[in-house]
Amino acid sequence: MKIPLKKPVLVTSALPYVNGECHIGHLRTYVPADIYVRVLRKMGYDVVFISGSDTHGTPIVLSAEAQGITPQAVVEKYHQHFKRMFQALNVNFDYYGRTDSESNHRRTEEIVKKLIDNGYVYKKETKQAFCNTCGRFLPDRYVEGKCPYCGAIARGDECDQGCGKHLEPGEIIEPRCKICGSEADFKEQEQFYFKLSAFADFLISYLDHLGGTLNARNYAKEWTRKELRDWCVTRNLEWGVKFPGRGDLVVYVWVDAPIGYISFTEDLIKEKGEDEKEWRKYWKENKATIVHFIGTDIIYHHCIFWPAMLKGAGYSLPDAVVASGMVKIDGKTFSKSRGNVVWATEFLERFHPDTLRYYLVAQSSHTKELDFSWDSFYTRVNHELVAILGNLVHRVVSFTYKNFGAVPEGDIEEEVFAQIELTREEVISAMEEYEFKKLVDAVMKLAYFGNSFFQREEPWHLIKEGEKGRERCGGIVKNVLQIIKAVCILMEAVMPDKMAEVWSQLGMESDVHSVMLDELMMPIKSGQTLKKPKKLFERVEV
RNA sequence: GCCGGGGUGGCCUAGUUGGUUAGGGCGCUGCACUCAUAAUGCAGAGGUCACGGGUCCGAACCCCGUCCCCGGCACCA
Repeated sequence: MKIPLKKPVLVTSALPYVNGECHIGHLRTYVPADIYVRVLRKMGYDVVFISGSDTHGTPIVLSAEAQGITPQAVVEKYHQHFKRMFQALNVNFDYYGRTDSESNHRRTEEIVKKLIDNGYVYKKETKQAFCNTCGRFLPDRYVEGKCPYCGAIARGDECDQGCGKHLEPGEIIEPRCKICGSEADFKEQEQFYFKLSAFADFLISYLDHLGGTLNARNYAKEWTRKELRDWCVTRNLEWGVKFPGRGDLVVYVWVDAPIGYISFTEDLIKEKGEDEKEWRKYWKENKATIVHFIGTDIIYHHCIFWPAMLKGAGYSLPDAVVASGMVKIDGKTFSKSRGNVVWATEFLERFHPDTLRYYLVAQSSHTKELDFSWDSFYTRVNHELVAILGNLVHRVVSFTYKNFGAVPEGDIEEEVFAQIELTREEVISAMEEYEFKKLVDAVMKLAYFGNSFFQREEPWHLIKEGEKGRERCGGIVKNVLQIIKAVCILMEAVMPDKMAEVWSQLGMESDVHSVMLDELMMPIKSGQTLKKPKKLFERVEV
C-alpha cells in the first residue's frame, strides 16, 4: 500500500499480554514493525510508533493467585521485562504504555458509553458457570466437562478434542472448574453484549478497502460471509476497567486492549507537551494513516471487532493491518509447557540483537510461518552476515585504512550508481508490500555486488603499480566505499547498531539513524578519515 | 466437515494479470584470487514445476477431477 506523504502515519504494534516472558514469537511482529517505521522515516514520512502492555483479563488474575501476589505485581514485573527487551532489541517505540493506565480507563469508559448511547451494547441474561469452591464465575475456557453431542471431554465453549462443535454457555454436561477441579454449576447472570451483527454490511465494504497483508483481509472476509454473532463484552472480574454503572463487572480485555492504541497516542501527545486535542487528528478526524502490526492469531479482533467498535463509537478507522505468520521451532508449534520455545533473554545472552533482527526478517516471507532452528540461524549469520556483509566491510575498510587512511579521490561510476538506485527501488517496493525479506535480500545483493566489483578490479594489484595504479586503485576503493555507505543507509532499519558501527568506521560525521534515503546518491567525501577497522560480526559455532 | 494457504532439482525458496533456454540461496564439483573472519570471485552439474484430464499458437501460472501437507473455525492475549 502506498501511503500518502502529506499525512502523518501512526504505526502500532500488537500489545503483548504481560503474564509471561518475551519470546521470539513476539519479536516476529515487533521487529518488522520497527523496521517499517525506520524505513518510512528515511523516506521522509512523519511517523509515530506506539505499543504497550495488555494488562487485564483472567489469565493474569489466575497467574497472580497462583503466585500469591496481586495482578498489579504480575503486570508490573512483565511490563518492565518487555520494556527492557524492546530496548535491548532496539525496537524504539515513541510511546510504550499499559492498558491499566488512568488514561486508558477513561478512554475505554468514554467509548463504551458512546456505544451504549448509540444502541450497540445491550443487556442479556446468560448462564454462567460458577465454581462454589473458588467462589467465582468461570470464563468458558476454564470450564471442563462432557460434550453433549459426542461425549468427549470438552471445554466450556468448544468440543476441542472431539467433534469440534461450538458450545453455547450452559450446554456442557457435568461442568467442572478447570482451576480447582471441583464441580461447577450454572447460574443466571446479567452480561452486556456488543451488537456486532449490526456491522456486517459496514465490514464487508470496509474490508474491501483495507490495506496491509492479504492474509489479514482474507481471514476477516471469511468471517463476514458467515453470521456475525454478538460479543459478550463484560466479565465477572475485579481486575479491569469497570463497566459503566456496574461495580460487579469489568469490560472484556479485547475491548480495552485495542483502545490502548488511542490512549497511548493521547499520552504521547501529552508527554510531548503538544495541544491535548492533537490526538484527535489521528483518531477522530481521519487526518492520519493508521497501520496495525499484529500476528495472525489476532486478525479477528483487529479486522472485525475493532473496526466495528471504532465505527460504532465514531472514531477513525485503521487503514492497514499487517499480520505476521506464527513462529515454529524445528517444525513444531510453540509450546511453553513442552519447553519448545526460544526466550528473548536466552538469545540475547549469547548473540547480538541485530543478528536476531536480521534473522527474523531474512528467514521467511512476513505472512508465512517462520520455522526457527539454530542450524538455520548459524547458516544465516556465518554465510550472510559474516561472509558477505561483514567481510565486504572489513576487507574494504582494512584495505583503504592501510593504503590510504582516508577516502581516496575518484568519481562514482555509473554502474555503481545504477546498482544503488535499483536497490533503493527494491527496498521501497518491499515496504509497500510489507515484505521485509525482500528488503534484506535486495541489500544483501548490493553487498554481493560490492564483493564482486572489488574482486573483479583487483585493487591489491593496482596499488603496487606506481602512481597511475595507485590513482586507479583509489577510484575503485572509493566506489566500493560508496556501496558500503549505501548498504549502511538501507540496512540501518534492520541492524541499527551494526550499521552505526560501520558508519563510524567510514568516518561519517552524521547520524546513520536519521540520514535520509536521498543521501544514497551523494558521493562519499574524499579525504574523510577512516576509523581503525574492526570485525563487524563474529562467526558462531554449532 | 467448512474455509484459507501450500505441494517447484538433496534441502529452503522466487515466480504480481499464461509468452523466449523455470530465477535465487544452502549443499556439491572445478578454477581463480590473497585485500579480508579458510572469508571472496568466476564457472558448472542437478528440476517430467504433486498426479490425471481440459482450454490455448503457447500453462508452474487458467478450468475440472484426484492425492498429500499446514493453519483457522469466534469470545482464546
